Amino acid sequence: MKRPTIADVARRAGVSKGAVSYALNGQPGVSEATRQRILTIATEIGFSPSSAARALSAATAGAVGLALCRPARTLGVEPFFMALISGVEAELSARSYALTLQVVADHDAEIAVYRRWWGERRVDGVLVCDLRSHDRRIPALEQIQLPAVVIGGPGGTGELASLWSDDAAALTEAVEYLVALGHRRIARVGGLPDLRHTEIRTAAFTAVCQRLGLVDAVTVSSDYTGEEGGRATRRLLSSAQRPTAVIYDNDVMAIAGLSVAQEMGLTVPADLSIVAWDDSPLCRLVHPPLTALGRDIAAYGAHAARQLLAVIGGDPAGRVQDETPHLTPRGSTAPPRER
Amino acid sequence: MKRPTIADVARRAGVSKGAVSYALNGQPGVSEATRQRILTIATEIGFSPSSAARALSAATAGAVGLALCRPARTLGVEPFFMALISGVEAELSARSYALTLQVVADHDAEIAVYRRWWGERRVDGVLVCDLRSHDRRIPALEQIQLPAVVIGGPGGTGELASLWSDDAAALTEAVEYLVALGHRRIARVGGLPDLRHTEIRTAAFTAVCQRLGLVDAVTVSSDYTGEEGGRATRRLLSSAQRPTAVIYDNDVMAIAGLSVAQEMGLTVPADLSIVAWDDSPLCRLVHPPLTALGRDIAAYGAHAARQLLAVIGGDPAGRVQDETPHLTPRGSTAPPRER
DNA sequence: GACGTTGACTGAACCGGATAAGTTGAGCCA
DNA sequence: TGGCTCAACTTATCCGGTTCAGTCAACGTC
Repeated sequence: MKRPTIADVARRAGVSKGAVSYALNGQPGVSEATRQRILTIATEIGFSPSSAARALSAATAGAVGLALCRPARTLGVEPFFMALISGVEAELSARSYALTLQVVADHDAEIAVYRRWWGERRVDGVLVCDLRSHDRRIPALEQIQLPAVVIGGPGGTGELASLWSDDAAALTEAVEYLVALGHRRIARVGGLPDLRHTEIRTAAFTAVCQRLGLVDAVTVSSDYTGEEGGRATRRLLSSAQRPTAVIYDNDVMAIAGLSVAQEMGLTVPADLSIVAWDDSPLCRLVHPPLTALGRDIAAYGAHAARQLLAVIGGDPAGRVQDETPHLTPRGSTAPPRER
Repeated sequence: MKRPTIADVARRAGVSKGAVSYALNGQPGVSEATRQRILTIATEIGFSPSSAARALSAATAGAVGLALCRPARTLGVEPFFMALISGVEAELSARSYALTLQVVADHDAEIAVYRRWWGERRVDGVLVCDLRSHDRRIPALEQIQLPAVVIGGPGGTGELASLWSDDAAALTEAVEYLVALGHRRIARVGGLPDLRHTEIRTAAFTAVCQRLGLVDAVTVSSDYTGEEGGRATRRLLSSAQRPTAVIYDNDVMAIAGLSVAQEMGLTVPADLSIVAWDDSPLCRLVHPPLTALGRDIAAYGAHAARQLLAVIGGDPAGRVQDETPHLTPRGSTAPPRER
């Protein structure tokens, strides 16, 4: 089946290609009657303009890129990315932009992809995830001048636009809540230590624990996988002065931690309180349901997409703050049992 | 920063655009010496051909589309899609194809997206997920003649290429295993009933139970969410003749089922054996770890991508069978306790 | 030495849109 | 009635590749 082109529409309408182009793009230069006639014909024969031809002459790709740099194994398990993607996508498709996805092995590969996308004019801009402490991608993107929005921060995003949420405030709220319940020995199982937001959360945890006089406050580094989260929990719960509450940097590790606790004969929340980060449906899946620090991740993605389209449109790169994650108390937190 | 075009390379090399094109694409028509010189210059100035220009003249987009038609809420939670995507992506990027993703609300919207992609020449082909019983997308795709590979079946895929796995055999294996352990009352919590593979599994379940003389075998329909999976489990376990084993159509429902069982005071696996479908890391997260019917989903995705590229390349549409899911026994299954 | 052959390359057309620049014809006014 | 303006188009050019039809020099051949 032959795909209709603008010339087909023009022929049927008895006008030139130019007139059709003006009509379809709402430009002046055609009478209202002709415009309507052209629009009708276009719909009739199912014409949609070739994205390639349009990209070639308009010098815009009509697409946005997202490179995911995590091993497939953690990528799949965390609901975070899929939620983010669906939010991004909702915003983009509402504005007729496509989303181009690529999974990369490391930052070098990711930078190479950005360079290629830029050279091929395949995307008009990119969303950058999982900001690291001294992230090589930032100067690279600045150098190739590819419009970008960094999802992460604050700080470390150079001259690029960024969208961040106040993880420090959220973590502080969680610790204060646990202390209010009576907890004094609180531990934290953190995510990958070189991620910027892990750094921020760790600093906030240390600060609030110091302020509240919690001396045993300890952060154990992990990698977001259930295996590591479980191992870290086992180590924490085996120590002489075991914590009465643990905060996990994601939902998957929190669930693994819950299982380890139950396996070791501890009752949650009586013997151990658990707080998860990233309030996904997984948290409501287990028994007891997990108290969690959550936010609307799809909205976060949509917000980032909106911001990126603005940057592509020529707006100055801003550092925008998204909603702060909030605590949803559920069955996994309670005052510690007297000992 | 100005992006280099083929004309820039040509000027530097002192040849025509045509010569550069021949050199870069490995076509005859240039001497080996000139080819090398051109290649060197191209790398030097960081030239990559504009995907739009190439698409326009070669009439190929260099991209493959994937439309996801599930509510964001189940999309995120199930590890299945992300694993599938990363497998697809690995195969595609190895062959320099891009993946274009779109989240759609329903099949009408999905068909509209296919039409648009086709009209815009934005993709060279598509992967179709979540095959339904009488799937409107199949005739629609046949009509617009967009190269496609349907992930699902067997059956119901019309003239389109498809990739399927023998879910019936896998389910039969699971039931036989449970019966061998001594179970006689086995229930199943199925996924969305109008999905083709749910239908296939339900038929297989009924057949094997009948063959083995299990009279109480019952399938409860669900929707893959933890909420529904938990509710279904609660109903099953509250019945007078409660089952001693339950097979779940995905990992998320199985975990929810496990929690419900524990909440109701039942011990897994002594009082209740649990088998999950889709062996993701989630299954090893909980305690006891779940016995699961699993397979390499990323490999499945890669296989589908490979097949789609072949179809795009002009190969006849075939119906290819992928690996059959296999049972991995873990702590959630055991002989039923004597009562 | 006239003639075909071949390799190495050039020039120009083409893909399907966007758009600047030119061309009508109608309407208005002096 | 000639000159002017403006709306409503058409024509031509461009975007950056691919590709087909030439061109031309070098070579071999009878």
